Formats: sequence, C-alpha cells, structure tokens
Amino acid sequence: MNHINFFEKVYQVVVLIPYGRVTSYGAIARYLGMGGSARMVGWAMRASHTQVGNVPAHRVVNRNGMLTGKHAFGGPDVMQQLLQAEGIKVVDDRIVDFVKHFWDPAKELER
DNA sequence: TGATTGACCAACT
DNA sequence: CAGTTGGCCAATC
Repeated sequence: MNHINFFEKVYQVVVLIPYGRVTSYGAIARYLGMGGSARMVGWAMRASHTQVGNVPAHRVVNRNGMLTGKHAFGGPDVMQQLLQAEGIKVVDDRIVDFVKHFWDPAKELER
C-alpha cells in the first residue's frame, strides 16, 4: 500500500533500534533486500538527521563498528557522546563489543 | 543529460 | 596484507 521510498524504509528500521543497541548499514540494506545498497542507507541517514531528527542515526555504524558518519552530526564527537550516553563504549571512533551491542533487524524483526 | 560522489561491503589482485 | 574494483541506488554538479 504505501509506495515507500528506500529512505522511508530505512527510517522505519532505524527508529525500531532499541536503546543501547546498534546496527550496520549493510544489515539494514540486506534486511530491505538491497544487499549492495548499503551506501544508500548512509545517504538516507545523513538526510534524515538534517530533515527530521527523530532518527537515532548515531545507532547506525559501518560493518566494523566504526563511527564513519560522526562528522555529519554537527560535530566529530557528537555521535560518540550520544552512544556513550546510551551505555555504549566508544574508543578510537569504534564501538567496544560491537557484536554484543549489534542489533540485526533481519534477526530481531525478521521472519 | 552524463558524470561524479556518497555515513558501505565484498571480492579480487 | 593492502590497495583496487565492482556493485547497489539516489542526489548533486
């Protein structure tokens, strides 16, 4: 029914990320059935933070758990601060125990 | 309108 | 092991 854009789909998934959890661009892209469009997820996120602000984009990082988009939050430390505020430890722009905090939409929402 | 870029990922060399 | 290339889709130049 809704002809939802790729961006809308990404937002829907990202907003469902629980507190203190993180996920990756590729995981979202795969969950949406776009495997290779991981870059678009990042593109959508960057747009989302400027447009809405309700999207916890700081909970979305790359596959290595590295805060690649930190600079898009208006400051190089904002994203790290937000994650640490949720109990996620960040060292050297990378999430500690990333796998432990990792939240896979295809696995949690899935099926 | 064609070419380039972009908060990525995986494979290949 | 590190650098390059291809792929995905959309937005910007």
